[in-house]
Order: sequence, then structure tokens, then C-alpha cells
Amino acid sequence: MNYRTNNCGELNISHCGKSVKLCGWVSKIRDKGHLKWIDLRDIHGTTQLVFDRDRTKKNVLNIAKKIGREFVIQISGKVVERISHNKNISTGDIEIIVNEITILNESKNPPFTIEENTDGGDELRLKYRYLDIRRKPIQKNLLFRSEVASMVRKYLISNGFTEIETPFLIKSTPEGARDFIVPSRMNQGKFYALPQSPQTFKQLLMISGMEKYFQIVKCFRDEDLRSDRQPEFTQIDCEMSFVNQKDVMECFEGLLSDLLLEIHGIEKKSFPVISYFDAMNKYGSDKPDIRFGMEIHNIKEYTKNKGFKIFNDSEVVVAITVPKASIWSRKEIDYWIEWVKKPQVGSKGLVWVKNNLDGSVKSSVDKFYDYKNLKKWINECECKKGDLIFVMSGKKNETLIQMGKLRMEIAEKLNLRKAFEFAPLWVVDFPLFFKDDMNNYHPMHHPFTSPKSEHLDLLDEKPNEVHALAYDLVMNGNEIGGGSIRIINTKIQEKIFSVIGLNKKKSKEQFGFLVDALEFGAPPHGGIALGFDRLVAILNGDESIRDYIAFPKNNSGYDVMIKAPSEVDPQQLDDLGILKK
RNA sequence: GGUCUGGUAGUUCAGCUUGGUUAGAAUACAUGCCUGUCACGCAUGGGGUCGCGGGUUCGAGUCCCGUCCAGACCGCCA
Repeated sequence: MNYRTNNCGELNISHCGKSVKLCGWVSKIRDKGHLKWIDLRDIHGTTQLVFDRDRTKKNVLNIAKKIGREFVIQISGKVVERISHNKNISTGDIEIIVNEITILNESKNPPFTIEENTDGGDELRLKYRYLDIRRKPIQKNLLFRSEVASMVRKYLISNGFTEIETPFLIKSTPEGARDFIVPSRMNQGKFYALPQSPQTFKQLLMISGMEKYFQIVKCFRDEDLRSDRQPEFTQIDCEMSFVNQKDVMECFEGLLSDLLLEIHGIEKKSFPVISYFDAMNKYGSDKPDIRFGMEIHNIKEYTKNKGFKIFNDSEVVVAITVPKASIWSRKEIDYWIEWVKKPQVGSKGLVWVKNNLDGSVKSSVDKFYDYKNLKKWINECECKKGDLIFVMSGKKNETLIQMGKLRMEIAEKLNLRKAFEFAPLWVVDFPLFFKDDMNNYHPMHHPFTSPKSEHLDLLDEKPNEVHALAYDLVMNGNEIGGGSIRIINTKIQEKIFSVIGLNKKKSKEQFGFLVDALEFGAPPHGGIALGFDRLVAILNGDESIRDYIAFPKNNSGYDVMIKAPSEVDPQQLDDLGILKK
């Protein structure tokens, strides 16, 4: 005998009179004495069961009395039209008169309510994640994730990509994020590392001639977490042969366009392409949110020689226009002045200019700048009557970044960042390297990124001026993917290693297999990796990825449900040859 | 590693500014009543190591110090 004839989400008025069998969880019990309803829930929906003293058998009533929330039950009964309908759910026109009921399993009272808006806090929900996933919103997210994955597979496979798995137990490398380390029992004292990405393997697959590879794959990074960062996360990892930067960008613009069309019905439009330097200058970020204006303007030349020392002495003076903010009170403006002084932002302060609706102009630097001066700022910043300008100054890079943070925070507060408005773009022309505090060069992306051919001569003398054949896919202020054209020339590869301080011996040790392989006819190739968790969350109007991962870790990388990481048996350590002090 | 915020019934929170009788609310739970509920309603009831440790004080949920845990952010994330 089958457990059920139907699920809890599919019965409607057309099924009236039908005998059905349903299974599910008891979600809500409403007892009116002579009349009692039970909401029966499964992943498909909720169906109302009705019990009354005239139409329901005594023994069924007795069993129904014992039932509590989250019991798993099986019922059979007849579909009837409700006397009072519920317009809010798809099964709201019918209910089931129960003539048999079986308790398949009992349940303790759950620690939080299994409802759309639960009363449980984050930590508790993570501890009982299996109960949290019974809730509709989380189930919907996981179903959505699965749909997106399937669309991605469909697109890539129809574009000639082959899905290939790469190993999880690989070699630790010093550059980049910290590795998760796995001790080897059979090679005592030696360790595998879990991959931060399948980077080297996908390049080897290109050298193998697989031509177009993809994988929806777990990656691991032992770094601190954020709401959009987990120690294990999923990437859509891709690599293509015989392509240039434009080819890769076109292919993945196609993918994201398809997703936006299929999921949100958004018409295809080609994505803007903006250079890294323009992104920094206009938005103070290499992953700009371009859905709202508020671009950054450099007004240094309009501030000179007026006796305002702070502006005179600074490398840049930058400004943004806040729409409709000239009516802000002193208190509101002070809030932002304090906000930028937080150590997380690190600015020294803010100058403001109000372009009042009545045409007057008021600023915090009226002592130094007259109406005519301020009017120039207002013109440069495209500040309309009723708007307000915030001005910051200091060293170029850090001031732009601080302004970028202020821009994002104000937009967030003013509700200008609409969850279901999507603005994808490409950021290109990245520097190949960045310098750390110790003046050492590090690759901006990774050490296999190809320099622009016209910048090859600069590698020896001015590595900081070399640009990369790299591209980031950005949407709504989030980096959702990044990639590059790779180096296929061993000489250039070795030069890059030497710039980042990996001598021949060390680079041979770390990446010798790749450098060797490059010498056996490596085809021109490049690729991209998209953060799948983040992509799914953003496509669904969220920024936190936690609720799109079935079993996520908390802020400290701890799984509160299974209590991992944990200590292990000393015997295990002994087997692995790891001494415990 | 740093900054900030929080930790009080099963759960979500109030109480802390200004220390003082028996620590409250909502919800969940239990019992009873209720014939059209769907956030059902009404009545009654049980439920607390105020994160932990120390200090100040006649007296600490409340003030101070330390510590642990959680969250947001900075650093970090090739």
C-alpha cells in the first residue's frame, strides 16, 4: 500500500468528493471543542484536516486528541469544500474529513515555532537546522538554489562545456588564503590541503585538451567569516581554451543574462564594462553598486588657495551628492560625521554643503568658501536644489575607499539599494599586483594571471604599473565572479613568481607540475569562477548566504549542530603521527 | 588580532539610565470551555543558576573588572 495518494499542496475544489491519503507534519491545531482543525504540512503545501463530533468516528477523535505539533501522521479521508474559504493558500477551498488516522511518529515540542516567521533566533535555528529547514522560507531557498544550479548546468553543457571533478586532497600553497590542512596517515608528517579553488587543475585540463571545463564545486578557505563568506563554499568553476578575454566575458554575460531572464524576466542588455581605476575613482570600490547615482567627484581644483589647510594639504578632495538631503538636521549630519570617523571607516571627518531649495547655499566651511566657490562644487557634483554634498579629503586611495563606504551606507539607509533591481557589470584592467605593508608584491588575482601583452616590458622595472588580463563580474555591489586569461609562457610565469618573491626553487616546489605542463604545448586559455552561494542569494534578493546553504557554519566557523570542529581521540592523532603536547 | 552591539522563562524581548518587597510581557506548553477556525477566542496553570567568575555595597539582573558565547564590521579573504 502506498503511503499517500496526494501531497499536501495539490488538492483543490476539483478534487471534491475524492477519497485521498495524505502524509505530513502536524503544523497547527485549532480546537473549537465540537470542531477541530489540523494543518497538515509537507514541502508542497498545507492541507486542512477537519474533525467534528457528527462526521468523525470516535476512535479517530481519540487519536486526534493525542496529536501534538510536528507529529508525523498519515490520514485517509474525503475531500470536501470548506464552509469558510481561505484565499491565502492554494488548498484554501477544500478540507479533508478524516476517517482514518495513523501516528507514524511522535515529536517532542520543537524549541521554536516551525512557521514562516519563526520565533527562534539565529543560533537556535542553526543548532536545530533540520527543524529550521522544515520552514517554508528555507525550503524555498534550497529549492531555488537547486533550480539555479540546474539552469547553470543546462547553459554550460549546451555551450559545449564538460563537467569534470577535480581532487579535494591537494597540495598546500603559501600564496593567498590560508589552507585547511589534512594530515596523511600513510605519509606520516605530511599533509594534504583542501583546495581554495581548482585553479591549477582546470588549467591542466586545458593543457590536456578538454577545451571547455566546468564544475559546481566546493572550495575551502581558512579565513574569518562574514554573512556572505563561509569556510566551505561553492563555486561555478570554468575554463576555456582558445579564447581571449572578450570570449570569456561574452560567454558568462550570456549565462547571467539567461538567469536574470528566466528567473526575473529581465530583458537582456549588454553589461557595462568599467576599468578598475574608473571604478575606484567613481565609486570608491572595485565592486561598485551602480543602481543609484551618487558618484564620487574630485573637486580638488575648486578648493585650492582659500586658506582651508586640510583641503590644501590633501592629495584629493572628493565629494558625493546625497539626493534630497538639504533638509537634514544638524543631528542627522552629525550622525554621518561620526559614522565616517569609526575605525572601520577611518576618515578624519566630513565637510557638508547644503544646496537649499530656496537657492541659498550653506556649508560647514562658509568661513573659507563663498557662494561662488561653493556653486562650483555644486555644478561639478551635479547637485540639484534640495540636495546635499558630503566632502572628504586625504590620501587618494584611502579617501576614495572611505567615500565609497559612506556612499554605500547612505544608499542603504535611504533604501536606494533595491533587492530586486539588478545591475551587473564587468570590472576590467586590474593591476596585476598589489603591494602589502612590507612593500612586497602579491598577485591581485592569482599568480597565473596573464599580464597585458603591451605591459610585459614593465614587469622588471615597474611591476605596479602592469595591468592584468583579468575581469570581475559584479552585481549590486557584490563580486559574484572573477577570472583571467592565464599565462602559457614559462618565462613569463617564472618572472611573475620572482616578482612575488617565489624563487626558482620554491616555485618549482609549489607549482612545478604546472610550469612543467606549460612546456608541453599549453593552449591559450582563460576562465572564470562564480561564487555560487552568493549568486543564488543575490538573485533571490538577499545578501546573506547562510539561508541558501543547508548546513552552514556560524560566525566562528563552528557548526553548532554537529559541534565541529572537535577534539579527536589521541589514538587517531597517534595513527597520523601528530604528537599532542 | 581589533572596534561595536548583545546574552534575563522553551522562544523572542522589556527591566539596567537612577542598585531596594515576590524579576515582567508576548508567544510556546498544559488543563478546561467554545460548531467554521485558519496569527482562532476565553479562562486557569506550570515554567527563571538574570551566560560564567570575581569585585564594590547593608543589599547587584541593574555599577566595576575579567572571561566565555553570539552577531555586525575592520584586518584577512592569491
